Amino acid sequence: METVERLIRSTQELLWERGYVGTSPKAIQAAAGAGQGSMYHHFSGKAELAKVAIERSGAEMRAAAEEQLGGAGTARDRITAYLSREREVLRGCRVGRLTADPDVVADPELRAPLDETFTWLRTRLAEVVAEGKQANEFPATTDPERLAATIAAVLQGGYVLARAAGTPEPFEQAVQGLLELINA
Amino acid sequence: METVERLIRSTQELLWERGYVGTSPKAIQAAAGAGQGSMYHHFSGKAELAKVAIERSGAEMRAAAEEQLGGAGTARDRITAYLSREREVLRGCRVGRLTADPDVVADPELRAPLDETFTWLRTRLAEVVAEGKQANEFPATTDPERLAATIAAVLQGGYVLARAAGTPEPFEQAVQGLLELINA
DNA sequence: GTCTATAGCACGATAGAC
DNA sequence: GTCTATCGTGCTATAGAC
Repeated sequence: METVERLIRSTQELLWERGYVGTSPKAIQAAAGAGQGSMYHHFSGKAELAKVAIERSGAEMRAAAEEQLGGAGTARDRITAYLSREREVLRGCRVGRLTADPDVVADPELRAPLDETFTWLRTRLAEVVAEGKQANEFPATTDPERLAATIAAVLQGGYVLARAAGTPEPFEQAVQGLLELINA
Repeated sequence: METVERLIRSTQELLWERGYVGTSPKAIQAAAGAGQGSMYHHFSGKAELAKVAIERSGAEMRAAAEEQLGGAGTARDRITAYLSREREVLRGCRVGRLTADPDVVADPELRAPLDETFTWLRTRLAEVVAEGKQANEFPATTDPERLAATIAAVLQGGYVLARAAGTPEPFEQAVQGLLELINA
């Protein structure tokens, strides 16, 4: 694999684990097996490399969601499949995690990929809910955008509860609780 | 106010804003108006001060939740009041925020107050749901612990979505979506 | 109980050789 | 395109005077 690719992937991993403030260029270089000069030859610095890595992680997250949301079955089936998909719960969400980082949220260049990813997710979920509403799978009173936000929030909040508890259990409970509300 | 108290409160504020990794003893001292020697006289270091500050924030969060959950009205009223309470959405949750910090999650001393706070919250919410179930406010099929986890997750995830978007709107939507599911 | 001085190290970045 | 050397700064913590 080329150096640039190794740098980007190492940055993705480190941002996931340690966040932006907690990730140093030195650590990135060590993980990528690249030298100081090499990194600064390909990227202007930590911020630019982080931007590319976050965009990549956002794209991967969207693709993973589309696997269930754009799959076969009813709207409810697809949402259930999306909620039930296996996840590395205790690692948390590679994109959502970065919203805790003040330097990411403060920099429009770094926040943009977060915004794009979650806006896409909420929009896509709302589309599926709207389809299900049309097919009478959901009550006529259902507001697709609100329910979409609720679904996305349960996953993101589930990660928070699980990491606080040190076990995936609260995540699973939160998802099950939502499924019971939706499929009631 | 005494120096110790100013140190603790300043640490609470900085942990909320910048997290554990992003908060330096120097910044704490500046915010508290205390010198280097003063801080190290009262606390063994950053970790001990953070532990005290996180415990304090957890206690405050529990007290704030109990204001609605232990208030007047039906179980549903109290849960609705808790979900609808005003929050500084774009600041996020002072406790939940710290689950993103690897150094906090990795240190049992620092993770303990997170675990205690969210375990208390989920337990307390489950109690209220169970009450409501007894009073036929919730279906007999409702699992109180699961619904409690879902409620807590919607709030924590709502913060994530809002910070990614740069506006409180997704938080409000997620909460409204949950209220519509519960009060359907 | 609070001060200043200093330690030893990592940070993010640049320079210039090869 | 990658290397090593170096810059100036800030980190967490300790020492010892007052």
